[in-house]
Amino acid sequence: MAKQAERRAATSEAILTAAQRLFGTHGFAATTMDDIAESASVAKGAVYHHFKTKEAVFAAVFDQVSRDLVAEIDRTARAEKDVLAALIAGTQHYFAATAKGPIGQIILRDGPAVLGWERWREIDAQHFGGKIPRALSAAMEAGLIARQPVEPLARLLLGAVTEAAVACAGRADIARAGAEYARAFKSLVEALRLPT
Amino acid sequence: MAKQAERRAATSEAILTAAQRLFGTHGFAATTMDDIAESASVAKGAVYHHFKTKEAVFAAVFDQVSRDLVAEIDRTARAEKDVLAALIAGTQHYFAATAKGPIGQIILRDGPAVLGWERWREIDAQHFGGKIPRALSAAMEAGLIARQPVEPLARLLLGAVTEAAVACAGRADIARAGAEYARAFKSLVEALRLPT
DNA sequence: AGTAAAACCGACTGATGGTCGGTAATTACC
DNA sequence: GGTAATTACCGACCATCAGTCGGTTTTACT
Repeated sequence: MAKQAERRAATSEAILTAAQRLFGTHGFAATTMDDIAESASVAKGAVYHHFKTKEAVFAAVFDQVSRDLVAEIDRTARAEKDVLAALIAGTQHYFAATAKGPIGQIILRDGPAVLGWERWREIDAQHFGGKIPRALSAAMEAGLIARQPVEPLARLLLGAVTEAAVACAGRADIARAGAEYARAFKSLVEALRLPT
Repeated sequence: MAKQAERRAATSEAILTAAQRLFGTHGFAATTMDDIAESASVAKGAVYHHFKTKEAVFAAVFDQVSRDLVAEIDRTARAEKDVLAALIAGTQHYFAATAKGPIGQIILRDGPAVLGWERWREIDAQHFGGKIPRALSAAMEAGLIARQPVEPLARLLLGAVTEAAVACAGRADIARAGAEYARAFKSLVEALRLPT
C-alpha cells in the first residue's frame, strides 16, 4: 500500500545519510551534488527531485543533526537539579559534542555560512537557545536572579556559549578547553545569582 | 618616480572601493569578479593581478572595513572614564554601526561565511575582541571585578556582543534594540563588579 | 633608443549547480 | 486485468562564474 511512500523515504534517507557524511567530513563547499548522488547510489536528478537546491539538502542535514544533538543534551541536563546547574551542564555537553569533527563542521562552520547568519541563528536558537530563556525565566521566578527582560539577556548568553563552542572546537586539548570555558560560563552565570 | 607604485595603488584602491560597495550591497555570493572588474573600470585580469582569489579581495575589504570601524569605536570609547563604562559604550557603538546595512553585511554575514568561522573569529577578535581582554585585565587590576582567567571570560563576552549585534541588525527598530541589548550587556558586566 | 619588467587585457577553460525531456515503476480507475 | 495518470528516477545538457594564460601596453632603467 504505502509502497511509493516507502520508496520515497528510502531514497530520501539514503541521500540525507550520504550528505551528512560528506558535509561532515569534507564540508559544504567541497561536496558536490554529484558526490552526494553517487554516494547515495542515485542519479543527480533524483536528488533534485527530493530537494530543490544544494542548500535545501544542507538545511535538512542541519536540522537532523541539531535534533539529535538537542535530544542528547536534554538527557544530560535532565539529570541536574538546580535550573542554573542544568544550564551549565547542558552547555558543557554542547561544547563536547560540537568539538567533535563532523557535528562541529555542520553546525558551527558551514551552518552560518550556508544558511546565512540570520537563518542559522534563528534555527540554532530554536533548537538550543529556547532552553536558555526558559531557564532564565525559571531562575527569576525562583528568585535566583534579578528580574529583567529575558530575551536580551538570553541572547547574550547564547552568543557567549556558541562563541565558546567554536573556540573549543578549534583547540587541540578539547577537554581542557571545555572545562575552562565551562568554568568561565559558570562564573558569569553565578555572578547573576542574587545573594540569598 | 613612484609612477608605477601610484598606478598600482590607484588600481588597487579602485578595485577595493568597487568591491566594498558591491559586497556591502549585494553580498559576497551575488557579486562576481566580472562585476567588480567592470565597476572598477578594469579588466578581470587586472583584478587577479592584484588579488589571488575572490576570497582575497573580500579579505582585504573586510580588513579595511574593520579597521575603519574600530577607529570609530575607539574615538567613542575614549570619551568614557571608567574601564567598564568604556567597554559598554564601545559595545553600543558596535551595535549601531554593524546594524547599518553594508557594514553588517560584510562583517557579520559574509565575514564568517567567506573566511571561515575560525579565521573570522580570529580577525574579528584581533580587531574588536582585543579590547575586551585588555579592559578585563584593567578591571581586575583595579579591583573592579574578581581575578580569574581572562581569555575564556573575554571570549564569552565577545560572543555575547557579536550575537547581540547580529540580533540588532535583524530588527527594524534598531535604536530600541540596541538600547535593550546594551542594557542587558551592562547588567551582565555589572554583575561581575565586586561590591566595594 | 632599446630593453627589461611590471601592469593590464580579455578570450578561453574547467568545474559545478541546476534543468529538462524522457523512461520506468506505482497507483487509480474502469 | 488492462489502461491512464501520477510519481520516482535518470543522465545528458546548459549557464554561470572563478580562475588561467598568452599577448599588449605602459613604465623604468641604461
